[in-house]
Amino acid sequence: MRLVIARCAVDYEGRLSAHLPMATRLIMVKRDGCVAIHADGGAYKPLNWMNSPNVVVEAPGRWMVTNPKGEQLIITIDEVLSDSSHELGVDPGLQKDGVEAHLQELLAGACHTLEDGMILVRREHRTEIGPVDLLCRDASGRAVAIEIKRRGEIDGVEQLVRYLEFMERDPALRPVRGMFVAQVIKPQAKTLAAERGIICVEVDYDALRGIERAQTSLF
Amino acid sequence: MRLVIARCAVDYEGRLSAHLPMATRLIMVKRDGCVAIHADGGAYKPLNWMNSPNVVVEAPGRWMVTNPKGEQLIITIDEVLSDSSHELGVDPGLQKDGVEAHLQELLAGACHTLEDGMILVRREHRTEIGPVDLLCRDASGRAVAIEIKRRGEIDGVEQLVRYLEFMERDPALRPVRGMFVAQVIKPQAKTLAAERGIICVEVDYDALRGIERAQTSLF
DNA sequence: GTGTATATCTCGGGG
DNA sequence: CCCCGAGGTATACAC
Repeated sequence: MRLVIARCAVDYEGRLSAHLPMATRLIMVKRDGCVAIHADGGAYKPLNWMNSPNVVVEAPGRWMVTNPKGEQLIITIDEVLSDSSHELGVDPGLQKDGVEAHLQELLAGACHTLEDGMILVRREHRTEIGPVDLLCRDASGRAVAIEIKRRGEIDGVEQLVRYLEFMERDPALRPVRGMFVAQVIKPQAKTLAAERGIICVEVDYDALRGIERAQTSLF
Repeated sequence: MRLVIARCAVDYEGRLSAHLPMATRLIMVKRDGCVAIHADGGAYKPLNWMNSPNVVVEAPGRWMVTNPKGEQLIITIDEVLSDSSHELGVDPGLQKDGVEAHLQELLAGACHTLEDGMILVRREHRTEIGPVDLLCRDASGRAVAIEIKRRGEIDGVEQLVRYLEFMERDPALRPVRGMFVAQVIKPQAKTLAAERGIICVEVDYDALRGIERAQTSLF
């Protein structure tokens, strides 16, 4: 990784046009070629950047970064205050826990906790308009479309409504019930769900992990 | 701005749990206190971070960063390879051009290009639920609500559907047609739009700018 | 402050 | 490769 502190002006031409007047900034160049220009504030987002794949052409006082889509980043350098390179090696990467994917995984293996007698048909059931998280059958054999969110907000309910609308056309599924599952569901979302006949279920992530652990330990 | 190259492990506990095993990385600390841990690849997004406002407590071999929401970032440092600080000053900031606002401006002045005989009534027409980008009348005098996006995706169609629902209640407007305009419209969005009786129009930004230039040069 | 709409979103997965 | 959905989305702006 190369770190350059320099007085520079930057122009980006691509999906939009953006211009940075001359000032002192950090220019970060990573091994994959991506370039980011950082100011001394404003969260982690750089002021300007160009992701890889790209080509960096470095002339005195002027860097030109271009990518295959024809986007261009031009850095005009007035003065270099510091220029250092560091060997970082390959990063082992981030381990995440607690995201929606894991919640879906847990619920796929324990959908009876959502409702007595519920049985999983498949995950990521495809409709014309996108994939439903879980397709199940309830105790009476009726199809249930389940949308899972970490946080239950109104757009999640709208998403499920769309899926239901298209699934209702499938004679093999019709009639389809809807179920909206999240760790926390906002009042707004509950109201809309109730209006659309969709059942809301709030689940406890840690409790579900407990169930998983208990089930695993049986074998 | 402080730049530290160090062998470190990082743990984040907050909206999720995330762990970074020990490896060599860049730790960037900006003047507003925000901390970002970068690997030598992977676009501009850091592996882990904590935005301001936060509090950084630095002990030997262990940094603890906490924010008012109770989220916590713990950096365990094995070895510091480089540690430098730089005075950058306040950044004059980024100037942007070419976003959705400009597209709306161009189309407001050339809505006949969307459909023959279309006339602008007003921009940002207020409904109970938010402003519609353009309100027009078609050749037959019927009201047309137009939603403009740079990229036409499904939530843009949903947005327009909501507006139409409320506009239909206004006797002075009813019945209202819907038109969804973007440079590119995704298949999913087209499907939903068709379902809702909304017309999709894809427009060429550069061609529109050409029309604007031609019109301007007449005066 | 809360909610809404945008973003050069970024990032990952699946066809 | 594009399409699609999630994100510790972040960020700006309206109310």
